[in-house]
Amino acid sequence: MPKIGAEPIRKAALINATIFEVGRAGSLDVTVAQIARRAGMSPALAHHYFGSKDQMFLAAMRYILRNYGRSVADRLPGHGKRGRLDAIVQASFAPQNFQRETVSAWINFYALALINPEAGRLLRVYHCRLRSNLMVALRPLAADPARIAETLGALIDGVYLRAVLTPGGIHAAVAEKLVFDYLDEALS
Amino acid sequence: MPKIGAEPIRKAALINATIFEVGRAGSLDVTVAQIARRAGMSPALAHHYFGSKDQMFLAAMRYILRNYGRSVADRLPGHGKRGRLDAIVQASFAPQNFQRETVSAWINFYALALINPEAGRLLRVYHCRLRSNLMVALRPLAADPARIAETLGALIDGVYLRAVLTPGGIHAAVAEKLVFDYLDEALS
DNA sequence: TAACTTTAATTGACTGACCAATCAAGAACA
DNA sequence: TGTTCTTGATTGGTCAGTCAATTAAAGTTA
Repeated sequence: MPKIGAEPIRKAALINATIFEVGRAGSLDVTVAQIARRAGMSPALAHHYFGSKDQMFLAAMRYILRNYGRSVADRLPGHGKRGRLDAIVQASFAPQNFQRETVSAWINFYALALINPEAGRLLRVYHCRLRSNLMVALRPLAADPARIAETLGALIDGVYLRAVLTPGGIHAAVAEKLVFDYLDEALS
Repeated sequence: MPKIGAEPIRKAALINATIFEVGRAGSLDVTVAQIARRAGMSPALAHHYFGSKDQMFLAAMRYILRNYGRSVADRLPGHGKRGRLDAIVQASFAPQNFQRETVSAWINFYALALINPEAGRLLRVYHCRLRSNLMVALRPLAADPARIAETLGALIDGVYLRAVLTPGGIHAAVAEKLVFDYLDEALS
C-alpha cells in the first residue's frame, strides 16, 4: 500500500477553503486555483478529489448544513417548557453560524440553490427539518404551530440576510433578541 | 441632427433583458452577449450605452428599487388607521415584485451588494427608506415602532427568500397573510 | 535487509472554450 | 455634411478540467 489517509484530510481542507474563499469574495465567483492554494495544494489535486467545482460547492454546503443540524441537536431538548424552541433559535444564531464567512457562504448557497437542483434539494431538506423541529417544539405551546413555525423560519432567514448586508453587521445578540421578542408575543 | 432617441429605448430594453436573463439563469453569471441578444442588439452596443457589465447590473437594480418605491408611493396614504402600514406591506407583495424573475434578480442583487460598494449603497438606501416608512406608519399604532419595523422588514425579506427557494413557489397571498397575521398580533 | 513492486498522492503543463471590453469602419438619419 | 447609431472583428485575459509523469509510502520477495 502507498501513502494512505490523505483523502479525508485534503477534502476537509478543501471544504474549509471553499467556505473561506466564498465568504471572503462574497460570491461563488472564486476559482478552483484560489481554493486549492488556500488549502495548500494544486488545483489539479482539488479536481482529483472532488471531480468538479460544483461538487466542491455542494460538499461545502453539506458541511454547513450538517454543522447546523448538529448544533441544534446538541442543544436539545433544552430546559423548561420552551426548552426545545429556545434551543433551535439559539442554535440558529450560534456564533459559528453568524461569522461573516459562514453567512456569506449561506446567501451564496441560497443563490446556488436557484440553479443547481442538488443544492436546491439540500436546502429543502434543511427547511423541512427546521419546520418539523419547530412544529414539535410549538405544538404544546401554541394554538396554530404551523403558522408560527412558518413565520419564525422566515424571520430567522430574514434576520440572517440583513445581518450580512448591514455595513457594520448587526450582532448575533441583537438578532436573537428580535426573534425572541417575536416569540414572546406570539406565545403570550 | 442625426437619428435620435434610440438611447433611452435601448437602455430600457437592456435593463429589461438584464433582469430577465438574471432571473432566468438564477445567477449573475450571464454574459453581456446573452443580455444584448435578448434585447435585440449586439454586445458592442450594450457596452456603448452602459460602459460595463457592472453598470448594467446597477442600472437594473436601480430600476427594480425605483419600481418598488413607486409602487409604495402609489398606495399611500391608504385608508384607515392602518392604511399606511397595509399599503407598504401590500406593495412589498405586489405581483410584479413577486414574479420569479424579479425575486431571483433581487436575491442575486443582494449577493452583488456584498461585493459591489455601489450596489451596497443602493440596498442601504432601500432599507433606510423602508424602515423610515414603517416608522411613520407604526408610530401612531405601537409602543415600540422601531422594534416592530425591524422585525417586519426582516420578515418581509425572509418570506421573499423562501418564496424563490420553495420549489413550487409560495403564492403572494400566502406570504402576505403571514405578514399581516404577524402585524395583527404585534399591534393588538 | 536490500531490491523490487504496487499504488495513492501530487503536480506542471496544457487545452479548449469563453468572455468583457475595444476599435475602426459602416449605416442611417437630420 | 455631421452626428448618432450600430456592429464585425479582434484582443488580452481567465478558467475548468485533463493528462502524462513524478514522488513516496507500504508491502513483498529473496
